[in-house]
Amino acid sequence: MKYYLEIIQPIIERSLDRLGILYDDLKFEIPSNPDFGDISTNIAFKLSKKLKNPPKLIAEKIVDNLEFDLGLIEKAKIEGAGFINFYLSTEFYIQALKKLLSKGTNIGRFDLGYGKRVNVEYVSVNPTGLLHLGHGRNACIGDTISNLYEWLGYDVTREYYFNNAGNQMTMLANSIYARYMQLYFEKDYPFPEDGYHGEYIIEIAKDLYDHYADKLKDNNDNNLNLIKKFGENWCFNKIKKTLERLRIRQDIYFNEDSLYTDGKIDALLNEFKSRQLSYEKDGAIWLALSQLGLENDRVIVKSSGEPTYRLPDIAYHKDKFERGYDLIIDIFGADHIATIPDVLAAVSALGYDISKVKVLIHQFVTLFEDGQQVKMSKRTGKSYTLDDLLDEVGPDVVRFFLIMRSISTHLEFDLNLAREQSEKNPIYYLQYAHARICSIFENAKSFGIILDDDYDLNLIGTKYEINLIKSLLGFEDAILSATDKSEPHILCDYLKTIAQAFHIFYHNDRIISQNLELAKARLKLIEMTKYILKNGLSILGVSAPEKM
RNA sequence: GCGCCGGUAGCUCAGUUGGAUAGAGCAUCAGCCUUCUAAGCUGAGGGUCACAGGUUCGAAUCCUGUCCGGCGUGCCA
Repeated sequence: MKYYLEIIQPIIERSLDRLGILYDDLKFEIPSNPDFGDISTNIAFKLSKKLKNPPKLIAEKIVDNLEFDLGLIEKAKIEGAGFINFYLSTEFYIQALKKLLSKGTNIGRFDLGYGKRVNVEYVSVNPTGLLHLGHGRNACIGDTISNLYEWLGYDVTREYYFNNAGNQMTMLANSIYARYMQLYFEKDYPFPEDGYHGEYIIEIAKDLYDHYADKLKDNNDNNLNLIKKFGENWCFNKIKKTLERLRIRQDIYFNEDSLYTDGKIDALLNEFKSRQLSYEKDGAIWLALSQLGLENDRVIVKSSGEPTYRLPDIAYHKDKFERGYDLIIDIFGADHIATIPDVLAAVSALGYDISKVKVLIHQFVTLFEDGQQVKMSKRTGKSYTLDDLLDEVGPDVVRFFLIMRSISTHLEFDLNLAREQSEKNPIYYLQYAHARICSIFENAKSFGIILDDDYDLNLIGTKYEINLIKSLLGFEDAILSATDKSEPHILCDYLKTIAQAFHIFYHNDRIISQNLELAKARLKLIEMTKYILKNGLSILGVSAPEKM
């Protein structure tokens, strides 16, 4: 858009100034229908009420006062009830392509972060099980958001928050112990009622036996603690391996327990108390959220003396603020939504600027196979894990599928489509465009065409070439918009349009031909296309193969 | 009950700071390989944008109400 705006906006503004018209919401858009020109403004509609004139009349006045360079703009025309549509010349697009080319392989990189620090927290699965598709969605969204901020020039910290204490870990230990007993000593040993039924527990029990044989047979605290630690490590190793396969590596693994050992929980409790934000009732400590505009007060320390999850959540966010981040992004699944207002209200009451916190909630993933829903729960036993999926379709397909829908929509994962190694699978459309371009460069080399600084872009001008340039010009907007709206799928959609523009151009205009000068100009065009595809895919964490 | 997210083509989904004839992929039907990768290209059919009101030059988009689906609403995390 900026390539258009830097040309068009001043022209309209000058005309309005000359007419003495005051305006405040001058906006432009690229019409979806190319018959309505290359760029358009609805300013005449906006001014209609204020000036008490029909839009068409205002548009006519504005157009009469336009002064522009006929080299870049062919014409300005009033269409519809008062849209002002600009039709741009080939020259405009060649100039714009030159600007893109000057950025080279850095296309899509920005300098907007000025070293500002962003913390993105994602995955954050407790080490009690394996990752399933919902976690995968969280992971891919978090990683892509992190990539986007990195490309904008921010200093990004990728963080994983976990809790390796409490009931759930005890239950993990008990579950493993029960399987261990059942497998090797006592077939009918009772399995805990709320235990983890997943098949992986059996695997852990087997590994446990390999390490300790019958040494852990006695049901005592010592042994169960050992089993707990063993189970935690086992799960964490698996989780990290799965993430690695997804090309995800996080910088900080933040253990909730450290908040206790570092005294941060106690300090927070004292702070609440001294600010009179907490009180005791029924033997528990309550946080007075109703004083902060929320509906209900909540317990932060149970009468048993144990904290509820809210307390460490608040302490954790406070800690992130104290580490000095300019932006704190949390990626949560829809099931976490309830705690967010509490945490934000509490942190805000402690004096932190919660406009620095961005909470992204993504909806769930359902897995479909042959039109049937596949269960993924770790409680019910049989489950389809993220690892299973990676085994079947590989990281590119997984990452793309989990990112290609808006985060606020329910994601239906079609296993049959993902398995499809054909044109039906949308990811191949993008990768194929990239591979095709690489192959053309190989051919150019064998034809002895050397791509140096001696080329003439003025040879470009077919409608397919222009159309491709138009899509190329949208790359930076797509990145900015995806980041701004926290919607990585915008980038997926964009890359599809650019791959399409390329495929159509490829089909209609031959690149390598007898006309060497033309070939060189076209190679420059597809070189830019290649950089954009590659950079775009790289932000999505998807590979850009040179051959397919 | 209340809160959040969603309801758009047969299916999966874009499009919501209000714009012109509501788009894509898949599926269906019909075409294009002696020339740079056919994992590609071209064309056709397919819609009461859940429903009902309202706001205005103009509504899939904003407001109100209703219906349907998911998630949440703990001294669980």
